[in-house]
Order: sequence, then structure tokens, then C-alpha cells
Amino acid sequence: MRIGELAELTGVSRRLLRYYEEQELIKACRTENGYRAYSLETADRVRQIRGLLDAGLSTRAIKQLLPCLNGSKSIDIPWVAPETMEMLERERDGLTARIDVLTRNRDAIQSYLDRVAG
Amino acid sequence: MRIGELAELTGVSRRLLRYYEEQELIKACRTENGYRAYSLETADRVRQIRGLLDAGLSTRAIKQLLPCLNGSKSIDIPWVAPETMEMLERERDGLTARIDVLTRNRDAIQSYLDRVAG
DNA sequence: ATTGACCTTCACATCAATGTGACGGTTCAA
DNA sequence: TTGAACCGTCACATTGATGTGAAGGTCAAT
Repeated sequence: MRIGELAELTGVSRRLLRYYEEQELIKACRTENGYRAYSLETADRVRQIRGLLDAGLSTRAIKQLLPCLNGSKSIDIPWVAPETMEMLERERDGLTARIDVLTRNRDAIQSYLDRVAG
Repeated sequence: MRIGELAELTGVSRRLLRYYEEQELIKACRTENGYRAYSLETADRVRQIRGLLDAGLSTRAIKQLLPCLNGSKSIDIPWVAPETMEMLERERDGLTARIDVLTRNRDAIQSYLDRVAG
């Protein structure tokens, strides 16, 4: 599929799709005429990227995370560098911290709403 | 306390403390000579703001949320505009969506780590 | 009285994520 | 063959969160 269709499908502008490619979050083949060609799974990947961006992650962080999150299916994980593991642990802890802050604040909103409505 | 002390206490630069004031996230009185004077609780508030910013919220969203999150203690909630309630419900749902995305991805990292280490 | 450590405002710089639009090529249908 | 609807690159603009630093006021200690 070409970039316009992918943009339509995902709700992400062409400009941003090119940007994500530049940031190495997605890949695109090229047809003879130079047009980008995307596989269907790219749409899912773009949606995943949007979710993470909307959740406050940077493209840089996302770039680090995505390979691990998607390589899930492939069972061949023969060897992972210790630094990579440490990076992932740091990212995991960072996400956990974010989750905790957001959860606390969401619960505070909820209890405020409860008190007001009750 | 003055701005330098607050910055020291919270690890947030003077520049940003002024910025947060400009964005109406915190308030400061002024002493005769024009210096900002902060109450002690401001430090907690600043830490809360940092948490939310680090978790990916904008100052604009934080400005909307903070009054509700802190007015918690005061039991006098005589009347809340329906639009305010709706705004809070939207914010709550937004936070929940963020939390879900982050949780899914953290769990994916964790299971990757488990698989690699196992 | 001077110096150093504060403070003020203001303005300009930067970075990431995003928009907008110019200029030009490709393809397809009328 | 021409025009619409795509595509490409490139560059400049904007917004939000931040840094940096200039020019000047205040204050306390020397």
C-alpha cells in the first residue's frame, strides 16, 4: 500500500509517516518510481507507535522498545547483550513509574467525581 | 521560601518554576523587594507537577486537573458545573487509556525479559 | 563602599513533534 | 494530451518544555 492509504488507514498524516520512517520506527520499500510501499502490518505498527507517543513516550524510546515488543513472536532469542537487558529494565521501570503517577491521579479524579456525585 | 530554595528542594530549575507560575500551575507571593515567596506546600505541588509532566501530561492538562486533586481535603464541594464534571470524566478516561497502553507495553517488555533470562 | 550571592525581567536558542506549502515527477482516465 | 490525484524532497513555521545569558535591583558580610 502507498503512503496515502496508510495515512487514511491509521489517521496519521503523510508527513508524520515520513518522519517516523526517518526516525527508524517504520520501514518502507520503494517501487520503481520511487513511491513508498508499505506492508499491511505496518498499519498495526503505526497504531502501536501512536499509542506510545500519545502515552508520552519519545520516538527515541519507542525505537528502542519496538524491536523487543514485536520480536515476541519469533522464538529465536539466542543471545541478548547485557546492556540491552539493562536498558529494557530501565525502560520497564520508567514505564512503571509513569503508570503509578497516572494511576494515582486518575484515582484521585475518580474519588473527586464520586464525592461530588454522591 | 525564595525561588532558589524551592529549586534546590525540588530539583526543578528557577526558569521552570517561573514558567509554571506563568502557566498558572503554582502561585507565588511577592516580598516588598519583588522577590517571589513560596509556601512550603508549594514544594509538594511542584513534585506533583513534575510527576505528571514526566508521565506525559501537558501543563494545560495539569492546570485543569490540579484544583480537583488538591481540593480533595476541603469537604466543601457545594456545586460543580456539569461541564467540569464532563471534563474530568474525559481526563480520567484519557488517563486510563494512557495507563492501558503503558501497562501493555511494560508487560510486553517484562515477558521479553522473562523469556530471555529464562 | 564594595563584593558576591541572591533576585528580577526579557529575549533569544534548542529540541521534538507536527503542519504547510513549494516545486517537480508519475499515473491514469477523459 | 491534458488535468486530477497521487507521489517525492526540501525547507520553513509553530508549539511546548526547557536552557542560557544579559542587564539590572537587593542585601548581607566584609
